[in-house]
Amino acid sequence: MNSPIHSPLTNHLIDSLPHRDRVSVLADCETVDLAFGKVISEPGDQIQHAYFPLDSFISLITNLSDTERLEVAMVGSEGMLGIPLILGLDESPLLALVQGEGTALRMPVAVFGRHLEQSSALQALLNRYLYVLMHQLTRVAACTHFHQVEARLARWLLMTQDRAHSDQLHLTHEFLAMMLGVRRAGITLAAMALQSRGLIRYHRGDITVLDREGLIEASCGCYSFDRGLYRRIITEADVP
Amino acid sequence: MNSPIHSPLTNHLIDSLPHRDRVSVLADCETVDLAFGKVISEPGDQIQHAYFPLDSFISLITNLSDTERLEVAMVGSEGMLGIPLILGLDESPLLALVQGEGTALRMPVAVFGRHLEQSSALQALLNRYLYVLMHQLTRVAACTHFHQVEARLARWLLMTQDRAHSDQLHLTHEFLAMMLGVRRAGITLAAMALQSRGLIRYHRGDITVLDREGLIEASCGCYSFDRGLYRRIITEADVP
DNA sequence: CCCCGCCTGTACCCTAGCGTACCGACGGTT
DNA sequence: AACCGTCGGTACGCTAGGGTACAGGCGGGG
Repeated sequence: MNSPIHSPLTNHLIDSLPHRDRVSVLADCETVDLAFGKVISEPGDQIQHAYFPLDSFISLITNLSDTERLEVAMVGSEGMLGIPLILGLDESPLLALVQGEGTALRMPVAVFGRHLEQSSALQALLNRYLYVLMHQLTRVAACTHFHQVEARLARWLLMTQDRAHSDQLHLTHEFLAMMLGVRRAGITLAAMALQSRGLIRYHRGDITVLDREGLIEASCGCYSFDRGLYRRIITEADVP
Repeated sequence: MNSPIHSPLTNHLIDSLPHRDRVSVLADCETVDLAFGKVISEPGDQIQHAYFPLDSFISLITNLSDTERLEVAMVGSEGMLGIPLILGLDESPLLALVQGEGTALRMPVAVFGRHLEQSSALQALLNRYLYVLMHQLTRVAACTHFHQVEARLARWLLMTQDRAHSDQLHLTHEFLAMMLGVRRAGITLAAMALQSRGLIRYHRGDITVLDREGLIEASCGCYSFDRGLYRRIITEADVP
């Protein structure tokens, strides 16, 4: 059913570590399956594990009230879940919801803390990741405010496609509406517009990305911004 | 002209350090005057100093385009400017604009880095501050999206009042419009609504807060949320 | 004392998106 | 084969806020 573009089953952060540190980290990770819809943590929860998604991915969602929800970040194989741990805190500020089922590596908080102390490479890398996330958060605030639903939807689909490592996604309009903080009917219109332009095809919760380049054009610049930022700060980093 | 509520001329972060560390940090700080409107750094700039505002305060602004600007954070005596430095990076992601003139302590990047290495208390404290900021950023994204201009304006005035240590503020509608990412005319309406309820008084750029409690009620919960978060994570922290 | 520039009030039409609701259609289950 | 729950298309009135433009008033500088 899935048509993986490339699903290397690695986590890019861990993969970027120097050999010695990577081996050490991997030795203390366990692999877990994350089922779609699973809530890994809720606001205020004590964080139990640091997660490094492989082919799963996770949405981070603010929940001001029942009607005021907004996805503010997405974590896939390019990232890590459990940012506060990098800062020495173990309180989850956001709702972490598994949005793409699959596997992830994880590590208990205490073990993670030890690795963080012992590996300056890990620390430097995660600091950089944190910087990227912060910068992206500021961008999300502005993007959500200024850009239209159709462009935001396009952006969101692209982000999801990257993390799903597939051009087939399973997403109802209802779900998308929650992520973007808009009406379900608003998604329907935006999705129809994208479909009529031949950029996507969808049918009862199955969305297929047909024209990636076109989607990028239909999206606001924020998608490209995010990617560029990640590449510049993480991928091209000369981590010692 | 100013009617300071209490302007202790200290920075709360530095003030929270253990005696030994505080003395050490203060010894390496210089005091500078920040003039209203001064741009301390622009996106992409290399950061030169870490700033700890005393009675000045600074707006952090995203600048997607000429028409798409939004203030995403505010730094006064409760905080620090130069977050990336905490993460070992020296790139400024945002426009830092002096919004309330006054004084600040500052320290060159290299010196700051040394202190950060040497003082685990400083590191822990700034990590906590960073956590607060991140959490607030997620809140800003949702608040900006869901809440109305009037409530957001009320929130913004309260935040400014706190950092100005005064109930008299100097702000044109034009400026407020830029901060909140809305039309100038939108601010005029919202401000008139607040004034007609007796919460503020304003006249050609001079805004006086008359009823703080009332303003809090008129604002969205986000103001109280921010304060509570700061208190919980920073003020009540048992930093070693 | 006058002028001019800045700040604000206001007005007009326009659009995006909200809230809500209803209905049809698809498809898995029994 | 019938059923029913899920998903998506559509519609209607409504509101917040955008874009723009103009006019009036305050107040500092000449």
